[in-house]
Formats: sequence, C-alpha cells, structure tokens
Amino acid sequence: MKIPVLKPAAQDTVTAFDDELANLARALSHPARVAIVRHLAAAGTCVCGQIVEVMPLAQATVSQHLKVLKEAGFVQGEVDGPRTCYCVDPETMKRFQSLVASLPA
Amino acid sequence: MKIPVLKPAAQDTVTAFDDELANLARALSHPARVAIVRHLAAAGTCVCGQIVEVMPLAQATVSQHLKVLKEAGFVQGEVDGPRTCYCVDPETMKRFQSLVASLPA
DNA sequence: TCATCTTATCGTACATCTACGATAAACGAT
DNA sequence: ATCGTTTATCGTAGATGTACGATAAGATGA
Repeated sequence: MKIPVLKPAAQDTVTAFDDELANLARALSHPARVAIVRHLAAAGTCVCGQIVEVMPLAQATVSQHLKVLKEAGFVQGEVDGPRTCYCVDPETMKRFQSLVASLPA
Repeated sequence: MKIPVLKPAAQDTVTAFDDELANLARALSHPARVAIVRHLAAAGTCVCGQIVEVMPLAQATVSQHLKVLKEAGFVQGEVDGPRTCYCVDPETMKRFQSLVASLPA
C-alpha cells in the first residue's frame, strides 16, 4: 500500500466542478449522442425504435448510446409496455448549459 | 470495396453541428482538461511548467492534455524562448458556449 | 562549446469507447 | 402457452484515451 506524495496544490486543483462538467461533456462527446439528444428534443418524446430508424447505427449501438445519455442524466427512459419511451431531462441540460456558460471566455 | 446500404435518413441525421459540438465536448470530457482551461483563464497566460506545478499529473501527461486542448482550439500556445506560453482562445470558448446554449432545454 | 532548463514527443501498458451480431427479457396479442 | 415485437444486455474485436518514464529538441547562460 503505497501512498504517493502529492504536490502542494494537487488536492484541490481538480474540483467537483471539473468532474461534473467533464462527465456531462463526455456524454455529448460523440456526434451520435448529440444527434440523439437533438432528435429527442425535437420530437418531445420518442420510442427507442424511432431513434434507431433515423440513425445510421445498429439497434444495439443506439441502445448503448441511450444508456450513456441516461447515466449522465441527459435523458430519461420510461418503460411503456414492450417499448421504452425516451425524452430529454431539461434539468440536466440546463445544468450543463449553466456550467458551460460559467466558464470564463 | 463494399458500399453499405444506408437507411433513408442516415445521411443527414448526424449533422455538422453534432460533429462540431462533439469535438469540442470531447476536449472538455476530462476533469484535468477542464481544470487546465479554468486555471489558464484565471491566470490569463501561463507557462507550461506552472500548470504542471499545480496539477497532480506528470509533465508528459499535462503536455498531452494541452495538445488535445490546442487541437480542439480551446487554447493557444506561443513559444517564448525555451518556454511555451499558453492562453485560452476566447473565440473557441464562445463558440462552444453558443453551441451548447443553442441546444433545446 | 557545454551544461542547464523547459517542453514536446516516443514508447508502452492498461483502461475505456465504439461498433456489431447474437441472445435474453419483457410485454401484448392470438 | 406460443408467437411476434421491442429493447436491453452479453460477448467481442478493434480503435482510442490516459498515464508515465525516458528521451529528443530547442533556447539560454556560463
């Protein structure tokens, strides 16, 4: 069990802000996921299959992207019979926009 | 040379907007890179070594993160004698903020 | 010139991401 | 109960990301 010696400022240079923003940014770091979010926002609500129809990707891949977006909080999925109904979570989107907007330009 | 058959909407579901936003988001998808951008913005301008001092990462790793940020356009590096002086590119940051803000919440 | 300082790059190991087909799981309808 | 429909998950192959030490490259100063 080796405890590495940290530099003086190493403990707090990378903050919770950085972690949160990086996590949200990572969820949108793939063009397909941005497209899914836009499509979902435009449609309001959408069954998984409708997204698959419109994306140039296999169903398994789309499902995986949806999982990433869901884990980051960008979308919510509600089970509706044999289907799953997806929509964007506006709170997470607003949070992301707020964090990005707070970066100094 | 195999030409895959695309679905009807597959050509234009993923747009240039999605690519551009995803590229910028990917550059900020690591906490260390967000921290570097913040630190750089706060300092105005910064020599590479000063960033290394403050980050809990090896010099090679910081240099690599700076390269990613530079390739995405978030930072600029100006050679100054034996040193390299870094600063954020406000245009790219504003562009990123504008793209993110344009996402429907 | 030579030693020193600073930064970029190389090589490398390990982890994570991305894509897909195949399959499982859950539901409605017959 | 069985079938068809829809979606999530598994397994996997190949690409990319992340971290580091070692080293090269470039500039300054002795």
